[in-house]
Amino acid sequence: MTRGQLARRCGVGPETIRFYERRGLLPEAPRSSGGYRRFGADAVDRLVFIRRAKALGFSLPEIGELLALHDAPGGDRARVKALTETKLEEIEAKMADLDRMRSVLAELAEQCSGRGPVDGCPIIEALANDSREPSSTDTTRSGDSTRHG
Amino acid sequence: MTRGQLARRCGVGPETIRFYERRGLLPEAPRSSGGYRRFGADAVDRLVFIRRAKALGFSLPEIGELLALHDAPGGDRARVKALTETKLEEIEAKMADLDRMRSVLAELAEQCSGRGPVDGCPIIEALANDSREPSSTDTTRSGDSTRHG
DNA sequence: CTTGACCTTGTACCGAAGTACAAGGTTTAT
DNA sequence: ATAAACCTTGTACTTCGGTACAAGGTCAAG
Repeated sequence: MTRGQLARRCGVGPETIRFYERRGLLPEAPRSSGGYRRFGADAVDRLVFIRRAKALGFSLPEIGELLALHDAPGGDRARVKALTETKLEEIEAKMADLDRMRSVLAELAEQCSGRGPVDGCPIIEALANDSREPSSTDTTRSGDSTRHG
Repeated sequence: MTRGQLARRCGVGPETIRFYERRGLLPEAPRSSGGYRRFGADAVDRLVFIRRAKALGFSLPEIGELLALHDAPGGDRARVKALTETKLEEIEAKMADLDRMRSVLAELAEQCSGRGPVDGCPIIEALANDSREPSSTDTTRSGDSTRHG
């Protein structure tokens, strides 16, 4: 198989294969006399592995480690589980973030009629500085706490 | 206020202010005789707006549009609501993706003892091409396996 | 009037995961 | 023998939201 044939078979672009090779996810393929890469069925397996791991949210470096573990005869299964659980926690954290956004956006969308001018729109009002309250004191006078952070 | 003072007050880096200015989110500030940008309270308001919109998942171009709507006297409130609802749908779609990953990862983590060698690890087996078995076609005895595509 | 903290500009870089392109070489089919 | 379709390499570009310089200018305090 040439690079393009492998790419078509695995549903990726041909350049992606070169990219994965550079990243160390695919081994350097043997070459034809003219310098063409020649791939076998094992390359298909490896690309399928990468695609599945990507679909579970693993990054390319993480996939590299999973592949290395897969390649190792007696590697440490605990490491595989640790990678999986870490990814699970990352995803749960992301979902929690998104859920916070979701609930605020849903509430704002509900509050907004969607009719009329922007002036008075509850969404814009929620974003704009609502602490524009009558507090007489100007901002320049209050403690200029030069907080270094 | 100078750039650094504004940055400190709003909890962003000074370079971020220049970056937002280049992106058109902050207007070009008036300059001192020596060329220093001079910001007023309106710049704080605008940065607060940007921060809040970012926290809801809006991209900088989207925030630019929200700011433009905020600035417009009689702009179209429907556009604000449309942006909000589109963002809400994007977030729900992302959450659904993450939830699919989450459920697969949770199941794999549960199936994996985390003890022993990688060989035989159900996580790695789920990622590897399981159609590599040369002999008998289907020896798996777990009757049902085609769940949720 | 010097010090030092801050400011100005332009430009390059980060990570993530590729994608695009140019200039040339190979393979295959006719 | 030649053209098309593919391959090779290196390099630059993409999106996103900034961050990091370097070389020089300004401003406030002492």
